[in-house]
Amino acid sequence: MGISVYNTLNARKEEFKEIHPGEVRMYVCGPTVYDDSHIGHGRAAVMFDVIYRYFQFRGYRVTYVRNYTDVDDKIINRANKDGIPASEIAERYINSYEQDMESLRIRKPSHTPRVSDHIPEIISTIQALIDKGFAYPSAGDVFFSVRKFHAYGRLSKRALDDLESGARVGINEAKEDPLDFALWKAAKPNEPKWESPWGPGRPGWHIECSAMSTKYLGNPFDIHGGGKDLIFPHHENEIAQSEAASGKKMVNYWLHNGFVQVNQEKMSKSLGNILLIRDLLKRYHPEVVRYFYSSAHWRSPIDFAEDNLLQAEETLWRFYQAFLRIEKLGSAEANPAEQNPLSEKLAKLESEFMEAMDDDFNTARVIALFNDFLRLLNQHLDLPKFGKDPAGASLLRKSFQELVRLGEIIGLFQEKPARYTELAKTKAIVIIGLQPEEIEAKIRERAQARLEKKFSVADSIRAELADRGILLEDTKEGTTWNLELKKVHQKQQASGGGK
RNA sequence: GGCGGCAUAGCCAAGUGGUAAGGCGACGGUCUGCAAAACCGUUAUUCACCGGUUCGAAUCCGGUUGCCGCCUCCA
Repeated sequence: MGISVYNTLNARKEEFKEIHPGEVRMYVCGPTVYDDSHIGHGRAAVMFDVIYRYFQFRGYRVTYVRNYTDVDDKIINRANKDGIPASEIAERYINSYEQDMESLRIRKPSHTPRVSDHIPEIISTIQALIDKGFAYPSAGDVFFSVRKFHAYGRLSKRALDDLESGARVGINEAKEDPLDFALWKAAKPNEPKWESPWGPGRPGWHIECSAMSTKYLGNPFDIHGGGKDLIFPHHENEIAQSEAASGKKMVNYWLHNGFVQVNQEKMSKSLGNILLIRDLLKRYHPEVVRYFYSSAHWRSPIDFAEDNLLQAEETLWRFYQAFLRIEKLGSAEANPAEQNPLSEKLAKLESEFMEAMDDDFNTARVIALFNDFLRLLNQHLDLPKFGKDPAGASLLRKSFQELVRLGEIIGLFQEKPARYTELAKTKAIVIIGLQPEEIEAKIRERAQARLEKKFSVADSIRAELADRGILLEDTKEGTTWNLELKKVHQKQQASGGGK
C-alpha cells in the first residue's frame, strides 16, 4: 500500500509513484514578497510542510523547492510608494516571511530560490521557447503563444474559446492573441531591469517557476503545489512553458490547497480582514495554529473564526494536560505488563496513522486518531493503580513518546508539557493581571476556609478566580490552578491586546 | 456569461457503493463538601432538495436550490 494523492490534473485521487526510486522532488509556489504574510500563506506553508515531513517519514529522500517571487509589479508599486528600492522591499519581506515560517515551525525546504538570482536561466528558457516557435518578441516584450501549445487548459479544465469569450483583460496591442501572456516585460522607468536579447526588462510572473523548477528538479518532477487560486493562470502557464521548452512532461502530480476564510468571509484587502500570521501567533501558540490547519482536509476551505481556534486550543491543551500527568509518574523502566487496551492500541497507532496519511494526507483523520488515543491514555491514567505500577507507567510513557514521534509530522506535541503549560500561564497572567503569588495566596485562603468548613467563603474565592479565567482543581495532592482558555482570550480581546 | 468546487448533528469536521470517525457544546452519571479536571453514557434511522442506477448510495448518474473559488500577476 502506497500513498495516494489528489491530483488536480486528472481531478482524482491517484496512487503516488515517484519518478526516481526512493526520491521525491517537489516544488511549491512561495510568496510574492511585498507585504507581511497572512494565514493563507501560512496554510500553504504548513500543509506542504506536513507533506514534506510525511514523505521523509516514509523514507523518501525529498528535494523540496519553495521559491520567492522577488521581482513583481506589486513589489515595484510598494517600493515606489515607500520610496525605497524594490530589492529592499523584497529583502524586508523575505525576512518577514522567514520569521513567520520559523514561528510556525516550518521545516526549511531544500532550496528557496529567488527570481532575481535566476535571470540567466529565465532568459535561456525564453530563448528556447522563441527558438521552438512557442514565443515571439514584440516591442521589447516577449509573449507566449498560447494557441501553439495544444494541451493548454488541461489543468484548469478550460477551453481556449471559453477563455477568449470570458476575457475581461483589455487588448494589448503587442500581443498576437489576447490570451498570450508575457514571458518578458520591457523595462519601464523606475523599475528593476536586466539586460536581455530583447532589450532591458524583467521576467513575467510565470516563467520564473518554470525556469527554477527545471533547474533544481529537472523535467518531469513529481509534485507541484500551491494554493487553489494558482491553478489558473499561473500553473496552466507553467505547464505550457516547461513542456513547450523541454518537450517533456513537467509534473506528475499537481496539489492545490484550499482557501482560508475569516468569519465565513473571503479574506481580502478590500474587506480589510487580512489576518497576518504574526498577529495570529500573538494570541495562539504555533501548535494551536498547526492543529487547526490540520483539523480540516488540506483541500477544503477552513474558517478562521475565533470559536474554531479556541476549540483547537482547548483540545490541544487536553493533550498537554495528559502529558503532564504522565511525566509526573516517574521514570523507572520496566517491561510492559500483559496486554491491555492501551498496549494494543499503541502497537497499532503507527499503522493507523500511516493509513490516514497515505490517504491523501488526511490529517483530519489523524487528529481523530490522536483523540481516540488520548481518551485511552486518560482512561489508564485514571485507573487507581495503573500509573503507580512501573510497568504501567512505562507503557504510558511509551505511549506519550509515540504521540510525540508521530505528532512531529503534523507539527504537534513537540513542546515540553511543562513548558507548554507554563508558557500559556505566563501569558495569561499578564492578560488577567494576577501574579502567581496572588493566586497562591487565594488558594491558601480558600484552603483555610475549607478546613473550617466555611464553604461559602471558599466558593466565593473560587468564583472570583474563575471569573478571571483561573480554574481551581482540588486534588489529593492539594489545590492547583489551571486556565480557562476561553475566558483568557475574552479578556485579551477586551483589553485589545494582541489585536 | 464560462469553468471548477462544496452542501454531513447546535457548532467544527472525517467518511467516494455495504449500512454515519473525531472534537466543541449540551444533558445524565462516577469522583467531589460543592465544583473543576478526567472517565462512562446520551446527543444525525440520517448525510440541501427531487428523481434515477443498484440487492444495497451520504457515497454513482440527471435535475433543482444555496454557497464558494477562478476567469483581474491573490497561497
